[in-house]
Amino acid sequence: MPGHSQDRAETSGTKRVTLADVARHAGVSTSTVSIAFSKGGPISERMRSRVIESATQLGYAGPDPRAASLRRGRSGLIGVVLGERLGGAFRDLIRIALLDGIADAVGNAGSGLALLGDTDGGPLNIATAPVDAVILFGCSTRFDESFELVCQRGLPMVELEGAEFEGAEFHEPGTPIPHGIYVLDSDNRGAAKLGAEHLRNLGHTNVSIVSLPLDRDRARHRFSARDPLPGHSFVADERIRGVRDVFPAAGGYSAASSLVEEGRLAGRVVLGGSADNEHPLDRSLRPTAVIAQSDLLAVGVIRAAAELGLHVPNDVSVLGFDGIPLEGLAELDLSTLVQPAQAKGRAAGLAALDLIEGRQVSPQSFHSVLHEGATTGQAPGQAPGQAPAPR
Amino acid sequence: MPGHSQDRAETSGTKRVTLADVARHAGVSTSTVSIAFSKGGPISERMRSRVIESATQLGYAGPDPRAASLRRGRSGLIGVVLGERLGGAFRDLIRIALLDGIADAVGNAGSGLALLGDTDGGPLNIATAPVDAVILFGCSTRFDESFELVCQRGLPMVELEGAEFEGAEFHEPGTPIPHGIYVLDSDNRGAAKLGAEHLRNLGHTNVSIVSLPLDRDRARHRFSARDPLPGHSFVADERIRGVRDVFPAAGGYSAASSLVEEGRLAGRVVLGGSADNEHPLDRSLRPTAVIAQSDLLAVGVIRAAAELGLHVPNDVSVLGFDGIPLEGLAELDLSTLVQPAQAKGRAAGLAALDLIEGRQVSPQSFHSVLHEGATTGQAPGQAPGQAPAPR
DNA sequence: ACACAAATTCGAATCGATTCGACTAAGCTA
DNA sequence: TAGCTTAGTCGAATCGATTCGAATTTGTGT
Repeated sequence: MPGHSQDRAETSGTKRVTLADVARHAGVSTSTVSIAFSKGGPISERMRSRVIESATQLGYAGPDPRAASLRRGRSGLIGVVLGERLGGAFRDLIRIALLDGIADAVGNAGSGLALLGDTDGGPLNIATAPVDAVILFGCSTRFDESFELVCQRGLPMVELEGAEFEGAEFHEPGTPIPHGIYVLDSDNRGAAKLGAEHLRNLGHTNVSIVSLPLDRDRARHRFSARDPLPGHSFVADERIRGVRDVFPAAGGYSAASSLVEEGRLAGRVVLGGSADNEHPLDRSLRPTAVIAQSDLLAVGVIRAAAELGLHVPNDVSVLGFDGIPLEGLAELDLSTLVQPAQAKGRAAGLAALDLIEGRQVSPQSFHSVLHEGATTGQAPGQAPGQAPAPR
Repeated sequence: MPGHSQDRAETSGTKRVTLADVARHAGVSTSTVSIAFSKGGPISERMRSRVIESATQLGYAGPDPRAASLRRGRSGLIGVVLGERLGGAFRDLIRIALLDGIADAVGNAGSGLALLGDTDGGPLNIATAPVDAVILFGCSTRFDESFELVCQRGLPMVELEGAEFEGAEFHEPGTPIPHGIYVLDSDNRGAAKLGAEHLRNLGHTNVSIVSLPLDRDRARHRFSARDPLPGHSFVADERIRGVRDVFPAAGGYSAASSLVEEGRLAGRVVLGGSADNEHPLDRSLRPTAVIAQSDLLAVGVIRAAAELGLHVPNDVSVLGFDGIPLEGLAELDLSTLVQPAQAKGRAAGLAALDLIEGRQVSPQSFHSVLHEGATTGQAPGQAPGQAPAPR
């Protein structure tokens, strides 16, 4: 005799209405009901309305997504791994712009977004989330861990904002790699170079970099052109390379994250000589321009400059990166490298969808444009409009 | 003869490894394998390792979440409905703080978050997302639409930040209502009152309110104490009531959203008389204090004040609401009503989990505290430290 | 060594839909 | 009216796990 009482937890006491119930009520087969609820099935209008009628009578709200996703092998959800705590991850609006783009692409295809990641201490749910693909933000400290998990599950994966993991050197960004993995290409180097050229044209020769975290542990530290690039953050490294394409000797300071306060700290070091300003930098050694690797960092540098009594851009030029709307800083017309964040996010979303469908991902490149704001200007000692004096 | 070739789309050509494959390989039953992979099942260590061994040999990464969620009737995902476009929703960090809290609570319980909502034009996916419960942010313009959908599916629901829908008047916030619906209580009125009292103690008598959108269409408009509250935004209304508990005649201006620019617009109206400043307000009519319903709005009001040549707090005091970290505005020590956003988010997450489990939701109340920053001060014409002169 | 309890493992039903080929009516042509 | 297409409906298999009671093994007391 069958019929184990192995009931699963029911939120309400009443049993759930199923497609089969509707079929019985309407006197048709389950297949017909299923088709009636799926958008484009071959079914007569009369039959469909009859089914819908029964459904509403029974209070059936449509097929159970869980069952549907099992049968179809798709859940319609795409996982986004932010790595950091949400609060931290979204402090910099660039991430939101990216996510917004992803949501746009994915949403228009009828899919949804699942936020994955370890809420510190809690169980990583990458391993058990019902997602069809995963988009990794390349700024996570636990990047390789996540990467590994996704690989194991054999899910398609898109990397956004560069590769920070061990295997990074094995594949060029922009190429569809191992096995359903796609890395978005965004020419960070070219963008940085663009910015550096802008500064050179203004007569600057001594520029300093304030970079995003370079190391796995996000340590703050000075770096010079003699140090090899650590190779942990592809984005940060590329942006440094871009600057060095123009100023081969450029060194700088690596921040611990993309925040104004971090930028301020870094600014004090590169402009003032040390964080506490105890050993002020000799005027002739002080850089006349700073390239920050994010707008938030740039704002911090500007703040540091103000604290050191330096005028921007007369004494020092500051160039940002990202070109995101700085809510609350409307009065500041920051010179920055505007990257098409939303478009990038959208492309990542589309790539994920392509991978899911097994389609070839259409490769795409993104380029930033320079916004000449009010924070960069002629190098001190240069007559405006005049070419840099040869030495 | 069975065996239709009704294969679903496979990302890779190779067939997926299933729990049954592992069972076969290890020479045990599927139940055993299932137990081996579930955390606390009764199983000998020897057997478990044997199963795991087989699994790794076959490259089995653990049970398919889709199948598991069908069987268990749980997907382990909680839906969050932001209503607005992501980019818009997250401009104000208060939302992120809330979401962060939710993610924390939910993540620690091993669940994940799914971002739901209509990415404009795309299909709403509330109806088809495999979620176990839904948390609605009460700031959506399409609130009732979402509400309806969730109700139809019979999902547990938590409302965060007040009720903006038709049925709002039917239930008191904080009470577990109709059917697995829970509205979080956060004493907006009390908080607003607290802020108003602070201003009264400083001698202010003429205060003006800059409110969050009051109407369904988010229209900008003046409102006075004679107008009835529209009743569309519970949060905004309560905060107005709180102010009127102290200043019964307080009127103001309703912004179109919680952004600095909106605050600036509103500030020009309440402080300057009109947005274009064509008919400047008589000095005696001008409010000496403005209570903004969000920090971002407050920043905008301060900016407007500056543009009108008013000094904050000497000419006009400005009080914010939320107490969120204003990235990039570190120099501004805003007086504000700090609400425990993360804790609130966390509570919403926990409530959702409780509802899912059919547990009684433990009701909880939240209270904001006043941060006395540098943007509120003695009313003009009052000697500092002196009680307001009686009239 | 034997009965009995405890600890594991196994079988089988089930969760709720989707889908494909087979089948049944109509609708048309000759 | 027989023969053939076309449209719409139905049956049945299946997606991949979980779970519960029954069956089996292992261990213990006397």
